[in-house]
Amino acid sequence: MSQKQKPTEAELDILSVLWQNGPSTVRFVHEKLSASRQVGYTTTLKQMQIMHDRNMLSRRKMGKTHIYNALLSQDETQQDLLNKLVDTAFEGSAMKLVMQALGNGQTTQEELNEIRNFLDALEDDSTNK
Amino acid sequence: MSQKQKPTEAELDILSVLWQNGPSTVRFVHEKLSASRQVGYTTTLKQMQIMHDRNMLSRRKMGKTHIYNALLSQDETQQDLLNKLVDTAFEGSAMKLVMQALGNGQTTQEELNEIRNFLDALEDDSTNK
DNA sequence: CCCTTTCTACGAAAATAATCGTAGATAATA
DNA sequence: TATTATCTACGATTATTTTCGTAGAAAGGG
Repeated sequence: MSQKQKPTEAELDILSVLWQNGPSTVRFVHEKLSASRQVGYTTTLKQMQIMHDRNMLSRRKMGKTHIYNALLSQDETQQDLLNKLVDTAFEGSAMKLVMQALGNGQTTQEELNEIRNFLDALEDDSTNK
Repeated sequence: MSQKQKPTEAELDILSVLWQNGPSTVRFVHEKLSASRQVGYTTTLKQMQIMHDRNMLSRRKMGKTHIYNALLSQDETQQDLLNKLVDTAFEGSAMKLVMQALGNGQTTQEELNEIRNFLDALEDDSTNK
């Protein structure tokens, strides 16, 4: 089953940094966030403290600083967000979403091939079932 | 270019109904929403009035009731939401998102074939460019 | 007509999310 | 050790989103 917690916008930004970089300090996360938008250090700190309270992040102390890590799995969170998006914006059709995602020309030839292989694997599965 | 407006959760639900059913009354939308969650009629009404104020919905009067319609294009809204999701949850890779979307087994054989054709068309495009 | 139902408009409260200043503790370093 | 830098904790404010009650206008019977 999926997670109950639905990260907000700002929370997802933070999770994203942690997923990509692993356990990190507030300072590090804050610097990553600052790259894309204007935000105060204590804002990031507070946000991460709240997420810790809500069991979205774990933390351990190293000297005087904390090292935070994501407790929400990236996979499940992705799936939740995808499902919701498919339901509300794509009328329940994953196919429509996929086509739109591929249609904007940002995907490389190599990636398209990978998807093709993936489709092959999927079809094998379903015939052997 | 994309739209500035980022629909909220509740707004997206309403847009979704309008995209799928075309121009509708508050009553109709409200009944659709009620199917999935508990919400008061005036809540839906207010929400749609606000969306009208923000130019997300048009409306025309028929007798004493209003018929609302979506002003945000489904395509562009989809693309915005997708892009954001790809960026934050899928590390910028549409391919990862696609695989996750297809991997949950909800997609039919027929749809998978459509995607394959779609991939073919995409590759033709890129070689002829 | 009068009663009932169905709308809209309005206002405002409740709930949630996001922001940041200040103060005090801890560590680094001059 | 005195000074400076860095962190945490806390409290509170602001902004945004969501919710709904109330009142009055419009429509449709009976």
